[in-house]
Amino acid sequence: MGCQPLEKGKPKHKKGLWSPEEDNKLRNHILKHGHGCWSSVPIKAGLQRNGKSCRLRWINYLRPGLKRGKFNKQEEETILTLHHMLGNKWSQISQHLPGRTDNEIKNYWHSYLKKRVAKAKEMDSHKQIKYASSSSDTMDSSNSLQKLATQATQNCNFTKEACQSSLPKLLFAEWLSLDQVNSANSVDSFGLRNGFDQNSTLQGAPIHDISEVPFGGGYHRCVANISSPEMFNSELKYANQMVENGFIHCMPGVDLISNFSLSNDAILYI
DNA sequence: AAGCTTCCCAACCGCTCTACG
DNA sequence: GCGTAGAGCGGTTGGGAAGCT
Repeated sequence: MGCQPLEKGKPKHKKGLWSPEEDNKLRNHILKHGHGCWSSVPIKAGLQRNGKSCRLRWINYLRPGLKRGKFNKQEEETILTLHHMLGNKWSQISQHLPGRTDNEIKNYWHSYLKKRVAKAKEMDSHKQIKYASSSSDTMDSSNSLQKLATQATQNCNFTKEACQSSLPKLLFAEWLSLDQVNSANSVDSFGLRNGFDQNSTLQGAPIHDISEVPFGGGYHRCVANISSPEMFNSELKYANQMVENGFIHCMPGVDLISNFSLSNDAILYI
């Protein structure tokens, strides 16, 4: 894989919570050089962690564009719908929730949504016993979920297989500041006109994480380890052109599902 | 205030998949 | 085809914060 076996010496790897200093080292290193081979990152960055730990820390916490804080209603519904269709495929689910990590979604599911669904199912079974012969309009949340999932499937050929094989994996908002993205109505209003958030780390961010841009039904690995602001700007301009040229332009969550069609070539989260 | 319990979330672990020699 | 190593994914755990008694 082109990586040097740098961990042969089996150095003692630090475990546990990351200190702000470690975060800085890792962030600075990746923003400057990209991650390349993860196993070499801790050594090059001067960290006593293993590559796996660095990767996880970057993906789940340090990566630009991560949305933190509570899940909103729409995100919740998206998770429930996708979980209903895909099961515990957290990484696939996270691809439809820009700014959210699989770990975050998984945690949210285990700590909250799972209970909610269980409760709904329980209520459903009670109702079924009580109103065994009643009409279908007495639908509780678990039924409505099912309905939502079915609708999504019907509306846009959103089958399990389609999810796994054909959905565009990469969404520009992965590396855009999502607070800005969510508040903006267009790519233009987001960054091209107003400039970037000076506090964000986006300017120098490597863009390899977002390198899958679908084209003509397939994926096209367009950039790798690009860290120059010029390139970043050109990517945004490109995104803008895509919107202007009629690529789909939709919101995360339910809107994604209702606007999505497998016959389209690209999806752009704005 | 102190002790206990519950919940949340960051991080670890182990497994599978994939690329490469 | 086989072995090896890295990447990625999902399950699980442990520590700390919050809430309760």
